[in-house]
Amino acid sequence: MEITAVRGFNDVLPGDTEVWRHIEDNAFRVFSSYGFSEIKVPIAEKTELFLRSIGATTDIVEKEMYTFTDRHGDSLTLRPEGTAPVVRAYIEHKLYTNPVSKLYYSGPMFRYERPQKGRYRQFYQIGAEILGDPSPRADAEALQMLMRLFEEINVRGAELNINSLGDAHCRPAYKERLKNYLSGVKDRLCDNCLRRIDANPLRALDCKSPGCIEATHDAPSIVESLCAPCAVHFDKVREHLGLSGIEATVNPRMVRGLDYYTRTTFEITSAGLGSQNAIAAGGRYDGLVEELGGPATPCFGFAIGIERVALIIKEGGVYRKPLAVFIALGAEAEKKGIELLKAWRDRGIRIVEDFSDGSLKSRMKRADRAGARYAVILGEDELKSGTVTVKDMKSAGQEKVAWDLAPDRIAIG
RNA sequence: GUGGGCGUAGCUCAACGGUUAGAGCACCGGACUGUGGCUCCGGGGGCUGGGGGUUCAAGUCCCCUCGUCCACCCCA
Repeated sequence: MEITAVRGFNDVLPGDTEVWRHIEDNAFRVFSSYGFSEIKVPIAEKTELFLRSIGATTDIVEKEMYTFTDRHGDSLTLRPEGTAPVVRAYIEHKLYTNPVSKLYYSGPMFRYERPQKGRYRQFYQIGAEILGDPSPRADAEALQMLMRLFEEINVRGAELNINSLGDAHCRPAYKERLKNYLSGVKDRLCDNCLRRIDANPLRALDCKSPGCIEATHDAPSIVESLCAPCAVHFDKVREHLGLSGIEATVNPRMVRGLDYYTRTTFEITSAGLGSQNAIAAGGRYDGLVEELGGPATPCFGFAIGIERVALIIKEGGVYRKPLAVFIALGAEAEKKGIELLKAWRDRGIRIVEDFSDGSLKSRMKRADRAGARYAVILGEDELKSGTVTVKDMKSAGQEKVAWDLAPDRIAIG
């Protein structure tokens, strides 16, 4: 049996890599314009980091982590998400001595799940984190930045859903109220939600089972149970989104899968992706830095799923410089070609040489199949006159061009 | 972890249990000795995912296994 890639770990091939590059380049450019800097963090961390940040009873920690013991006996985990490593680095390098840190990253994450459309075991996220800014305006601006990115790379039909999960003051009380409510409608809940009543009651609001949707219809709403500071914060976020011209739907039933979120949470979905329709999500995590041993630091962050965005914008097409194929006829032309190609590439021309030695006909055919916009031929005639024949494969017109003028001719798409 | 669909050429797919498993596209060559796309002709390509079973005979039926896709769970 030939060796194949690991289940859920995919190759990204030419054709797709251009789309990925396009997404990343634009994200970096847009984030940079909002004052973000790149940070690179390892893909493996001590397991404890994720246990303490994501939450010990979340699905991610309970059944989705790639955890292993290294040769030294330490328990390591391939990062299932990017925020915890960034926060760890933030504390470790005492970046909190800056008033505010705006960081972005891009790279693979790992979760042991059954693969399906838009969901893989190794998947890529572009994330951004604002550390040290408590302002609701930071939340709104980050969302504005994200929507701007999606607009610029032609992600159509992106819908923003927002919610507030409250904070350490108001969430526990709300949880209790919700527990009581759920206990009262026990007989109508699915098995899963029955377990959730104690473990994670908020999740029941998110359940897709018809019975649960029905049963939780009149459940107490989190946004109506926020304490005054949280309510003010949420109002400000919405106000500033409005001022930015961004439409957001308040969805009090939207719950996140990570424990560290406080106050604002959001999710951006796009139709046409099947059931894995979230293309970006995130929120505020005001308690995490302190939880991990740093000073109290309010933060806001999000992550974008690159595969999912790529699935959406794929058909758009991405610009590439026109390709030229160089065909040398005879030994002398081949020698001269080395010098010419070097000079042309110095000037940024995208050109490849056809090293085959078939008939010119077959080599022209190869150039065409390679997707060449131009065929550049150097034969005996051209060698004598110091020219090359540049044939435009689209219009079929051709002309002899002096060697040093060829790049100008070829550069025109 | 649960459920369902699908595994035949590089790709998309045919083949009633019955000759040597085919087609289109792609690839290579020729018709056309320095000019691609269109057309025509020819060529290379397959342990029919793997293993076991039923049968005179299995790509086809049965069992197991692996892979893959979609959905659930959950999430980017």
